[in-house]
Amino acid sequence: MKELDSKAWRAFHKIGTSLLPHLGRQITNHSGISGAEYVVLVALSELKVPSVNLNRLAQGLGWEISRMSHQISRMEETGLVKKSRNTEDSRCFDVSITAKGRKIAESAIPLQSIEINHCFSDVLTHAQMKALIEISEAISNHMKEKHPLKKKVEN
Amino acid sequence: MKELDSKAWRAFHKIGTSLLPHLGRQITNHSGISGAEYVVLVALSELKVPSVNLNRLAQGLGWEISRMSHQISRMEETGLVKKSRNTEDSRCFDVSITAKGRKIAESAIPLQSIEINHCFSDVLTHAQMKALIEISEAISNHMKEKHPLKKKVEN
DNA sequence: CATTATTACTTGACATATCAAGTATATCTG
DNA sequence: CAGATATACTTGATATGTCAAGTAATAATG
Repeated sequence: MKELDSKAWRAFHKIGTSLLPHLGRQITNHSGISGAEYVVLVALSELKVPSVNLNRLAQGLGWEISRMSHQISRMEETGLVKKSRNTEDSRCFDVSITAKGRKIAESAIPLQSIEINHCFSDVLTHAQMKALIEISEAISNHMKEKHPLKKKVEN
Repeated sequence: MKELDSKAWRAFHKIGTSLLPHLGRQITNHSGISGAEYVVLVALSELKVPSVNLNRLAQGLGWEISRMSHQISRMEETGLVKKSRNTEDSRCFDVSITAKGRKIAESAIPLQSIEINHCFSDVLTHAQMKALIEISEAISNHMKEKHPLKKKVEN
């Protein structure tokens, strides 16, 4: 059913280009950091180890490494994160959150949860949220397999 | 269930920041236009009337008007769209697709459908696609009601 | 009908994202 | 172990998005 695909795509696209920016703006309003900074800080604050390498961090968020590199540079300048060369492999950088970054993240996360709740659990049923998670995972897996960001050799 | 919200959000966010850009790149590869240009051309090509005003076009796609203004300016320069002042209300601009724009859209749409199919119908069940449409609509409606782009007077 | 809002859009500065090319280190291969 | 290749990241140019302020036309109000 072509019709359905196209509708699914449009529906998804529309929320992707309206909800995501909206939530980004909320973060800026309540915590003074951008949506991108928020996402990075949350990822870093949840690490079980003190730091991740840049590449892994990028992959974890589905970002291009160049984007992450720029982002981390800016965040290092504003003191939200710290970057240091890996001792074992000196091509790699270990990225970690600073005390300042953690403090901001910790105050931003609960505020942002409220916003997310308004846009998700206030609006979707329990079953719909579960369905969304499954859908997202299916798409994510497909993306990882078929269209990974790391350029493959085109044989 | 906090846990579920957060998972739903992350899942959604992740595909929003990986799938959307991926599909944009595909468009550029197969048709030489950006994802944004594609979306605008599709919207214009589907009009039942010859033109829309800029504001409506922006609202239809959930874009800020300033973004649409910039986008349309660029697309007018490259000859994909045409802009003309509305005769009844000369603050308004009527935007329409050019022959060149339509030609590009018409060749791009089927190619892009194939990509969309790979990312949606190849991966999701019929029921999941229906669920996604419902979820998207629920969120879209909520956004329209509670967080419209047009700035409201505060209080 | 003059004044004040409001609407529709533009503009320019700035932030961010993307792409292609570059650098440095590590690894592989003969 | 020298040269080629791959990896991890950086850099800078360009494209795009966002925000705040501006302009011009219409509508609303006293």
